[in-house]
Amino acid sequence: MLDKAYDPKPVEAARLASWDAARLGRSEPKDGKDPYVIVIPPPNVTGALHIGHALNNTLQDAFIRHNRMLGREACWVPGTDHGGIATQNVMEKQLKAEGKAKHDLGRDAFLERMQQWTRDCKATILGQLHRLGATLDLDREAFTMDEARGKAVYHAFKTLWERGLVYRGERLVNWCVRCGTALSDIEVEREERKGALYHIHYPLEGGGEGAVVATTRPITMFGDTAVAVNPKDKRWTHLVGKKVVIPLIDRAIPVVEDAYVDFEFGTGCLKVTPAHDQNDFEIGERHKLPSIKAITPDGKLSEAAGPYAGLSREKAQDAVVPDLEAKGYLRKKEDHKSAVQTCYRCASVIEPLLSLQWFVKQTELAKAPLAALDAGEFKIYPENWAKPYRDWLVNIKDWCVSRQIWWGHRIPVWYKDGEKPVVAESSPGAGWTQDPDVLDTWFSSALWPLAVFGWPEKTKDLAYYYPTSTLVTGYEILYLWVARMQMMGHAFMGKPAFPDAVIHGIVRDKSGKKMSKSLGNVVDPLVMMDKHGTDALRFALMHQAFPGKDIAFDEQSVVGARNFVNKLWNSTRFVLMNLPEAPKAYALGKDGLEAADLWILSRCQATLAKAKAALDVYDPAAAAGALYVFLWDEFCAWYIELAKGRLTGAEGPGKDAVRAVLVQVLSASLKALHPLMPFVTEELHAAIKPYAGESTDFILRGGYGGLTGDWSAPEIEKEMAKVMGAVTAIRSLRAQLNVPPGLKIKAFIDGPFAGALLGKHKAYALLLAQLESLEAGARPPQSATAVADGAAFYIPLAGVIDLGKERERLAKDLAKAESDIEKCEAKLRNISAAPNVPAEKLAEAREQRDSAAAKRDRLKETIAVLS
RNA sequence: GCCCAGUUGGCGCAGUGGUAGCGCGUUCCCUUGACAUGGGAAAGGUCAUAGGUUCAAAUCCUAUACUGGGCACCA
Repeated sequence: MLDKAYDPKPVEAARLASWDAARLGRSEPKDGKDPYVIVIPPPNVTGALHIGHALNNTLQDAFIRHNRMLGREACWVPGTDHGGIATQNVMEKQLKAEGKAKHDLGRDAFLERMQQWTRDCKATILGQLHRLGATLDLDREAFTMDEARGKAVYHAFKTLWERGLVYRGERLVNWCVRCGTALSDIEVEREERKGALYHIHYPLEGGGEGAVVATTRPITMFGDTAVAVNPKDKRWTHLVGKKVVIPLIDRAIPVVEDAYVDFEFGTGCLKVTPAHDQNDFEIGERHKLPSIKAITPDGKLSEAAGPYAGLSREKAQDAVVPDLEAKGYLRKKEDHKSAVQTCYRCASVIEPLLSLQWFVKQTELAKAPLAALDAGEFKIYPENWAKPYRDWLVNIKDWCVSRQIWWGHRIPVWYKDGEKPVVAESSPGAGWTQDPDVLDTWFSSALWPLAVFGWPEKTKDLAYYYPTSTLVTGYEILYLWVARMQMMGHAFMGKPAFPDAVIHGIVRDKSGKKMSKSLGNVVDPLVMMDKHGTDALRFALMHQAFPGKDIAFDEQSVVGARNFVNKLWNSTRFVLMNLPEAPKAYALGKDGLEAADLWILSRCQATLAKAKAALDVYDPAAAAGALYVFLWDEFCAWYIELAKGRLTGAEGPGKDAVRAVLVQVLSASLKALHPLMPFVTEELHAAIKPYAGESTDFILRGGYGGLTGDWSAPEIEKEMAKVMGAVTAIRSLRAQLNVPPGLKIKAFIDGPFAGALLGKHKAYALLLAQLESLEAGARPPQSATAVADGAAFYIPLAGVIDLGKERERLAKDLAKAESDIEKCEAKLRNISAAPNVPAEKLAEAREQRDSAAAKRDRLKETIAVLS
């Protein structure tokens, strides 16, 4: 016998142990069987997983289980990402806490420590995924920086080089002075900040009124190599060709004309700093201006800043502005909002900096993914992300792939004095030194779907599992990762890395704010699992995971899901209580079935189909919702109650028929729910499967099965809707008249549906409405009335009811009925007037109108009798 | 600035052309033998605004407002 309440801990532990022992996640190529493949978005080894990972991985596990149950060879590849800058930052913080810096350790010792950290972190992450019930193929665990992935990275870099798609050049790149490295364009975030626009006078060389430039960053003036004005701007024509002097350092620079300058903005004079601004860089190229670096890679002013050299950007700003003001150069200072670029890893302000970096050409690589998208060979779910994805590929810029950090794949290029650099998968020999920089962590991530299957080797796995099937990730890395995997997939395999990408939302806190450590609103998935169970957490997330939408996470939703799990537990418990102890299979047959049985079978079949269809299109919320409503509201609230009448009766074919329906519906539903809440469904299914005539050891191995036979019965569904409507009407009446729920009462019935309720459905009405008796008859005196679809009920309550109150109640019902009729008639008028409405629509509208009218008439009659 | 989503009862969200639903919350009643992690009942929304299409619009179209996001930006 099951306990009264579900206790997740022991069940989860036992199930995990049995799944592990059976190696349920294991996959191998199988001839003649379709593979279904997901590669995990490898979490960075920066710490433990958060609730967003729980969402991401629950989705994947649901899809994997679903497809495995559909008979595909499901393979879910686990792994972790070395995480480049992000992980190095974590380690630097740790070192700082110990009062050290990475240079104190030196590169080798630092990397050694990183490796140790990585080992610990991987264990934590894999442990959490295991706890979540993730059916990963653990034998395939990969790491973006392990040996096999290293080979793939070097091979890819070399191949791209050989195809002319890799180059080294001095370009203006996004430089994070805190992380001390270049970043690619998409690793930079923009945010609007309040600042000031400074109008600064650059006097004419030799004295006199010169140009007044407007700038948000006065400190870049030390890198100015020109002042530019628009050729059409008459105000400044007199200065063109002359020279002006940069204040404070007295360096003369030319005034040039360039159409880029917007004379509506600021003063119409633009200071040109080619080394620190993309647009200025381009102006510089056009006018062959020199570049002067005013800011060093560590974020300090350079020698070019004269007396300010060595100051940090912030300190320099605080020194330069007052000096300009004191010496009369500052003509004006106005409030100004400007977009500031920040590092996506540390949020510090990005410095555009001219430096020598490695790049991958993108335009060529983007062509195949674009074609695949247009041809429908690659789909994004939900599809509204397809356009941004497309736009990004169309407007793509070259990818800066070198990073000036230590943690990552060393760039596979070797240098030697007097020789050309050599790109190779290993050192060309003695005397050559390898490039000290490492590759962007996303370079190895981009190769993930290939590299996990052994690429560049032509392995059996690669042939069988590539392309993968579905990629599941958040929209924040659509370009950073998804697009690049497609580019690499096409470049090296000639096929998309996956035909489907599922883009899910972010888990936010309950008020919709992003979770962050600083806000203190982060939710730890492990805490949720400990408190409410893993199935509850999974179901709560899946229930709300509408395609592409963010989730406002409230612990209450987990409590709700926990209650649902408990409901399942208890409904199974009830079914088991009504089965003989000695297991015996109950197969579905037509014999002995009543309306309620046919109804629940029809509803069950429809629900299973809906859930399956929803998972097929990556809509777990729709699947979860359909199963939730079916199991709680239809199976538990109505069917089990309806079945009780026969279950308490004598043994016989009728009783066995009910048992068969209970067992089969429950079994099929548990299996349908299994991808979403694997633990409790496995546990409960194991308990009832002997009665369902099933013997497979795990749901995953047995598959869905479903109900045998076709049970669709729309007429029965309509009929049962009337029965339930009648019961609800009586219950409502009882509640309003304060009839104690336990008290059985007599009732009389009238109307077209009375025959059915007095005949085949009588037991249902007696049972669910707590009636002592139900008889045909007109309204007796001193009684209350409940009007349902097709029937009126009269409950004699001699001396108990208040006639005034009863009239009031009925008047309210009548008003509702009148308004219903009005709506129905309006619709009917519309439809009969319209030329192109199908006959069935017309009939349906008539039926609706007639039934509403009948209800009104019955109410009117009753009110007439009462007055 | 361009583009995309969203705007539905107190809160969080479904619903896509035919009389507005769910969860949580609220109110009332109930510990009847699956479950108080439960059962029954009730209150509460003219579906952002203004137009339009249609016999019929929360649902389609157009504008507007607000919110969120993506992209690109004038220093």
